[in-house]
Amino acid sequence: MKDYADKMTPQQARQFRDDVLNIVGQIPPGRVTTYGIIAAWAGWPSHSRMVGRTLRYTPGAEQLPCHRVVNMAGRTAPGWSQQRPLLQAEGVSFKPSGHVDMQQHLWQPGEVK
DNA sequence: AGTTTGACTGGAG
DNA sequence: CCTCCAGCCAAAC
Repeated sequence: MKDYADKMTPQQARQFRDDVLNIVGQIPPGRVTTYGIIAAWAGWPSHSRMVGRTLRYTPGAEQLPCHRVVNMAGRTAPGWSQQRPLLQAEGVSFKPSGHVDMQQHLWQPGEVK
């Protein structure tokens, strides 16, 4: 008896991808959110890595504000040096450590503007 | 069908 | 603050 959700069915994977892209598109300028939060909101709490995979390999993600997605530590994506400047241009402040000041800019889906 | 690979996370050193 | 490690899980090899 399967008591845990099986691996995503193709449709669930499709749904997950759509939800992720939809959520990312809603992040307000000057705010950031994390992979884990997005995954949880999409219904798959432990799929943070999948969120990253989606943003990196899905064509069309470039038109979304995916630069507003950082990890829990407030660190920007590896191999993408442009992310920090993009955020700073929107007013996102970085700590001396090079991390985003999450306490000040973290945004969560559904949050009232 | 088994192994490796990450735009992750949380904890340890 | 840094790196390393274990757990994580779909996708790519």
